[in-house]
Amino acid sequence: MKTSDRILIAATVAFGENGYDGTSLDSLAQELGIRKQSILYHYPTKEALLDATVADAIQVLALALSDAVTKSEDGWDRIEKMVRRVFRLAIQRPELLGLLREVSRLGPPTLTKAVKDFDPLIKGATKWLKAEMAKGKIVESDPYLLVLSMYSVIMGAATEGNLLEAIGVEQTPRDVVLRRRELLRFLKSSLVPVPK
Amino acid sequence: MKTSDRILIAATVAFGENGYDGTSLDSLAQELGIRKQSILYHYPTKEALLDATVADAIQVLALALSDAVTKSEDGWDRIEKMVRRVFRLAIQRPELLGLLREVSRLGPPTLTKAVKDFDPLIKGATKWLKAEMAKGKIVESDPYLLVLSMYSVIMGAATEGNLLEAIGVEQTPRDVVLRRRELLRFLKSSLVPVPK
DNA sequence: TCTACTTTCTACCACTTGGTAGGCAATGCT
DNA sequence: AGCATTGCCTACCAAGTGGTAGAAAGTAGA
Repeated sequence: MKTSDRILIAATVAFGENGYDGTSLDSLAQELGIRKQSILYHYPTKEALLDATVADAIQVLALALSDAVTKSEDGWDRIEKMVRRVFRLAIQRPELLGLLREVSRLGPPTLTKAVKDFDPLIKGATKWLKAEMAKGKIVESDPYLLVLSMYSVIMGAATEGNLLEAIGVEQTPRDVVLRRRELLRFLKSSLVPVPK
Repeated sequence: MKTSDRILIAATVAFGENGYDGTSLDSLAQELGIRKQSILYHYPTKEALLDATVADAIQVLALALSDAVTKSEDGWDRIEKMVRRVFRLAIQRPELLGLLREVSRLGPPTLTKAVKDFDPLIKGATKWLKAEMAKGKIVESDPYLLVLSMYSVIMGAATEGNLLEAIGVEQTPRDVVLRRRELLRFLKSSLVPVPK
C-alpha cells in the first residue's frame, strides 16, 4: 500500500479515537514504523492531515449511504437499510464516526470544510424526506430537524462504545444487534405513520 | 469566590469545549489571571483537576434530574420533564454535557470513576422504567437499552451546537424550542403505548 | 510580636510538540 | 551515462507541556 494511504488510515484511527490534540505526529510515525518527517512530506502540516482524513471519512460514509439508497425501496425500508449500513460501518471502522464527532467539537476551520462536503448529503436527505412525507410514507414534520435528530441518534448509538464498555454492557455481536434493533424500533415508531 | 472553585468552573468550560488534551494548565491559569502553580496547589495534577470537574458535572446533572423527578407525575410526564431539565442545562451550561462526552472518549481511568458516580442514576432509571412498563405506561422493551438510547439521543441533541452552527441552522431560543419539541415527539411516539 | 499555616508566587526542568533545512538513496526519463 | 524527481531520512529548533523546589506574602492565633 502507498505510504500516504497508510498514514491516512492510521491518522483516521488515531484522530478518531484519541482526538486531534491527543495525537502527536511522533506517535503516529512510530506506529507506522516511519519518521515524523515522512508524514510531513506527504501532508505538509498536521492540520492538512486532519483535513485529508475528514474528507476521506465523509466520502466513505457518503458511499455507504448511497449504496443503501440504491439497494432499497422507498419509505421506511430505505431508512432501515441506511441505519443498518451506518451501524455496519460503526462496527467495522468505529474511528470514522469518532473522527466526525471530533471534528464537530473542534469547530472551524476544519468543521466548515467538512460541512461543505456533507451538505449535498443533507440536502438530498431532506428533499427525499419531504417527498416521502407528501406520499404519506413518513410522518409529517420538519424534515431538516428530522435529519438532525436522526443524525444525533445514530451517531450516539454508534459511537458510545467506550461508554458501554465502562458501564459493563456486553459488546458481543449479539448485543450490538439488540441495540440496533432497539434503535430501529425507536426510529420506526416515530417516523412511520400509524395505519388507520 | 474561592480560588479552587473558580479554577473548577474555568476548567470545566475549557475541558468541555476544547477537550482535555486541548487545554493547557498555562492557558487555564492565564484566563484566571493566576499562575499555573496556583492551580497545581489546589489540584495536584492535571488529571486530578479533570476528575474534580467530572465529579462536579455529574453531581450537577444528578441534581437537575432528581429535581425533575420530584416535580413530576409518573409515566410520560416524568420523562418529558427530565428532558426539559437536561435541555435547560445544555443551554445554560453546555460545557457540562460536553465534558461528559469528552470523558466517554478519554476512556479509563477517568471514565471508570465517572461511571461509578453515574451508576446509581442509571440503576434508578432502569428500575423506574421497569415499574412503568409493568403498569403499561411505557412500551415494553429492554429498560437498560432504553436508558442508553435515551442517553445518546438527549446527549446528541443537546451537544451538537457547534455542528448546527456550522451547518447554518439558526440557534435562536425559538429554534432550540423547536428542536426540543421534535425530540420530545420522537421520544413520546416510541415510548408511550398507543391507546387502543 | 512571634509563630504556624495557607496561599500564591518566581525560577527551573526534562520532555514533547509541530515544523524547517538539507542530505541521500532509489527511480525513471533523456 | 547524466539528471531531475520522488520519498524517506538525520539533525535540529523554538515554543510549549506538566510538574518540582522553594521563596515570599498574607492571615490567624498565642
